[in-house]
Amino acid sequence: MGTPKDIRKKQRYEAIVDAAEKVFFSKGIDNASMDQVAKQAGLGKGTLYLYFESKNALYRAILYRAFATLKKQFEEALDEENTGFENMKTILRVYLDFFYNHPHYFNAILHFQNDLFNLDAMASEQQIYLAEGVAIIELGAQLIEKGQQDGSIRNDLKAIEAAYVFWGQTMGVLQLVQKKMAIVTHYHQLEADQLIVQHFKLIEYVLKGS
Amino acid sequence: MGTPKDIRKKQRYEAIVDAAEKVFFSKGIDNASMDQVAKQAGLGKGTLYLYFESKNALYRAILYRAFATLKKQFEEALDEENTGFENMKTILRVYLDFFYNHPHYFNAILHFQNDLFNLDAMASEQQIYLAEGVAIIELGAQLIEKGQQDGSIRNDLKAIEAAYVFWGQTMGVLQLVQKKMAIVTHYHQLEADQLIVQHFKLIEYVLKGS
DNA sequence: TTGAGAAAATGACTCACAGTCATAATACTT
DNA sequence: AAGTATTATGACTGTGAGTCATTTTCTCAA
Repeated sequence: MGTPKDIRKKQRYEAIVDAAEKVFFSKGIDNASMDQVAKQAGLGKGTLYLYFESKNALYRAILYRAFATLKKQFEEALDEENTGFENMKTILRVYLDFFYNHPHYFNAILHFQNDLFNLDAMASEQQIYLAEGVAIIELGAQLIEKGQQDGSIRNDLKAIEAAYVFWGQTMGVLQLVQKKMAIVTHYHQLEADQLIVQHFKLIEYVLKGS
Repeated sequence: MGTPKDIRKKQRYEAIVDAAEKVFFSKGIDNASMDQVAKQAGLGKGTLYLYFESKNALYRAILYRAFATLKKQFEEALDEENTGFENMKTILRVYLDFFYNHPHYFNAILHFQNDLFNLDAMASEQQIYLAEGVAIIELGAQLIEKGQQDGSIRNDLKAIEAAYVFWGQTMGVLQLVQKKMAIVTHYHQLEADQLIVQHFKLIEYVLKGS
């Protein structure tokens, strides 16, 4: 219960995550080793395993930061005064900023999206990052509902369902842009921005309805 | 130049890919080893490396089959007589069938979508699978154009751009369904089909325009 | 048919890395 | 200051990708 001890523990925990971000982000998680993280953190490898049960668990800590950062930016950008539709436009814009300004965090979310590393065998304390992700979806759903009430968004959408669909669609398009733009550009004369803008236009179009 | 020799070579190549599908699909690529593939194929490990330069290269051969299968099913399902819009609906349905009937191939495409393993250092003979993927996008673009000509699809979309966006969106939604449905169902009362149906409805809505 | 040279196949080996654990260092308590 | 608990360590183990010296199989000219 010694608070100072807990503080030291928390600090070391965060320091390890800091080191992991440096290493994973610079070489990619697959090419980065725990030895490198340990060295970066100035610790022995064994120590890492006192704080994280596996390399994936360490990665999940980064994922948590990614979701938390995104959620915070959403919350900061929202304006209660605005219509639901306007706020939806806002979070789309914020999301795009996040994509450009925190590419590594965005990448972490992408990587998570493609993995099944959330076998329900995972202890519940290790699922905090999930709650952050779900909170983002729910935020979107709330905005859609609000927009339906104030008349700025069509009424025939189930809010939570639509929020998931938009999330999935947007992740898909941004994934395409992030990972495959070289191919797209090679085979057709298209720029990343064109695809992104088009996608956002379509979502706005769908939100408004006829 | 000995044709019989080439045939034997091709057969062995395909046999290795068959073995790799069995092993990779049953354990997941990350948990499958080249030794296991070799054993499944009844060959020594070294032999695999005469046919494929790496585990990833072997995986790309599977990816090629995945794209080729999908493309074939698209082509079989299309009906020249129909409007562009009807044919777009058709390929969306075919795609969904593919998702359900060839989950492993679908998964391979997903995995590809999330990886950068297409460093442009890749020899061009190893890029055939890419051409298959691009062909699918172009097929979609053609249908959109046709629909614009016959009036069944709105005119203010750039066909190729829209094809990429729809592809990205659809991959994103299906990825969400395939990888994260357990979470979605846990936090909200939603079924995979609801999300998929909603997504397809939205695409159709967007294609038609106001 | 044979045997020499080419082509294909092999599996023991190397190297890199995740995760473990017996031991060492440090911190806390009285 | 001694004893106990906590935290840290890095040598070690196991696994798997990829290599390569050696062996086996094929080819074809004589």
